[in-house]
Amino acid sequence: MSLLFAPDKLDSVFAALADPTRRAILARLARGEATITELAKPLRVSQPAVSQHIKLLVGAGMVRQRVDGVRRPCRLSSEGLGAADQWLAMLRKGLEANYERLDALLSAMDATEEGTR
Amino acid sequence: MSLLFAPDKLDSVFAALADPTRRAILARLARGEATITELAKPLRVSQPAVSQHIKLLVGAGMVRQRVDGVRRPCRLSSEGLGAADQWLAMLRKGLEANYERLDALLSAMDATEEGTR
DNA sequence: CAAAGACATTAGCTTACGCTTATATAAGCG
DNA sequence: CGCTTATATAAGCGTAAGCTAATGTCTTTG
Repeated sequence: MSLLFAPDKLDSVFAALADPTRRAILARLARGEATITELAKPLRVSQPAVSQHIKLLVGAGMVRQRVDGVRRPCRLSSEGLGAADQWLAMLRKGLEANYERLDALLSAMDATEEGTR
Repeated sequence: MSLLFAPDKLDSVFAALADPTRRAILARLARGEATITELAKPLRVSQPAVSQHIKLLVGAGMVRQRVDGVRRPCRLSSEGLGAADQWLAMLRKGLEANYERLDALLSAMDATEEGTR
């Protein structure tokens, strides 16, 4: 059973980030625009593999491509990153709230101890 | 060919985040500790599935489990989140740098235009 | 001690992923 | 117009993901 439409965008963003080759591509693009061939050169995977990765990254909103003659220079896009950041912020908030709850619990236990002393 | 040892920790963190069921689990845990059974109840997947997801999340450093009799209450862990945050911060930095480079380029073009006017 | 409850583990299945090779398309160049 | 370069697309393959059903292992409880 697979979602036929609108597979949550977060799926594609995090899935895109889960692959080391794609992270290498993104890290390279963080240093500036690059074409498919330029990206493929240091990567030890074939050019078609890079094309496929880029297609996926574009779909996830993490990369944009423009047309320059025969080349398709790629650059980072903030869209996917923003989605990831936002969701992770929610997690972080929960994490902090859990710490607060723990503090509250410990305080309550101290209070009880005080009472039973 | 698969990495035999030390599959980059980021792989496991982002892969963990890529699955909607696991994100649902994490979102639930953001609201506080929960046992396997409690997690499974609203999820429409079987208990073994949840156990497997939790195992993976623990492996990725996103969840911690403690032992309480027969139960294994889970809570969020900051380790995995920290790793993800750190890497994404790098990306964001690159994104901003790209904007600056773009600004610089546009300025240079303006200057050239000035010169050729 | 027996029964029930919470969880882990195993096996098997289906589907998606990542890669390569082979081939197509399309722009730039002599 | 042929030739080369840059990229896309397609087919095929091996592996891993995610799930379920079945079963095992401990605790707790009556």
